[in-house]
Amino acid sequence: MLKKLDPLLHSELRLAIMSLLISVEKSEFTYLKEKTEATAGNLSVQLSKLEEAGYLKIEKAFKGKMPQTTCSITKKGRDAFEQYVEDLKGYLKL
Amino acid sequence: MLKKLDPLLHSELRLAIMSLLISVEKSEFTYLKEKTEATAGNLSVQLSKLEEAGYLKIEKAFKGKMPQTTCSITKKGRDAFEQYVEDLKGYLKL
DNA sequence: AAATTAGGTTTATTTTATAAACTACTTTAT
DNA sequence: ATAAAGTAGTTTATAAAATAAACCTAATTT
Repeated sequence: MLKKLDPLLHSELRLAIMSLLISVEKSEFTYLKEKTEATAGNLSVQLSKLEEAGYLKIEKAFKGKMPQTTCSITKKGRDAFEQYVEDLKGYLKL
Repeated sequence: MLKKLDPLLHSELRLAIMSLLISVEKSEFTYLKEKTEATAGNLSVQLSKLEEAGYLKIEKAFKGKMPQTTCSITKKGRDAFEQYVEDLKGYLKL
C-alpha cells in the first residue's frame, strides 16, 4: 500500500525544481533561484543531482557576456515525477 | 505558490506513520513497525519526534506481561497533516 | 539454565540538506 | 585606470536528519 518514495524527488527543493520545470519548456538558473527562494549554492547542488540522475538537462551558454544556465526536464524526469505523485497519493489518501 | 512544507511531516517514515494513524483510532508499535517496514530503532525515534511536536500521543502499558506502546494522532497532528496535504498539492499540481 | 524472541530505547554512523566561502567574470562609480 | 559592487554560478564545510547498530529488560522456548 505505501510505496517507497523516490528519495531524489522527496526533497523540498528538488521537488520544487521539478514542479516548476514540468509545466514549462525550460527555465534559467536565476528564475529557479527566484521562485524557489533557495540560495545559489543549494540550488546548484540540487540541480546537479537531478542532472546526474538524468531527470533534467542542463545547458550552459552565454547571454551577452554573462554565463547562463538553462534547465529542462527530460522524459525520464517527467516519468519519475509522475510516478512520485502516484506513490505519494497512497500516503495522502487522495 | 509553493508553500513551505512542514519538515516534520516531509519525511517518508513520519509521513507513513501519520498516514496510518489518521484513519484509525490507535495503533500499536508493532503494527506500525510491520506496516512501515521500519526498524524498531528508527520507528522509536520518529515516534518520539512526532510526540514531542504534539502530533501524537503515546501510551505505554502492559499487555499481559509484555510492554506495549500504543499511538494515536492528536487534533494538532490531524490538522498539521491536512495542512501538509494542501501545501503539497501546490507542488504536485493536484 | 542457556539460548532465542519480543518490545523497545539509546547511541553511533551515514546520508542529506544547507550555508559559507570562493571563482570568474561584468558593470558602475571614482 | 582602478577600485568597489554586482551577477552567475561552483566547491567545500557544517549542521541536521535519517538510519542502523548496539544495547536493555523481561518473557518464552529448547
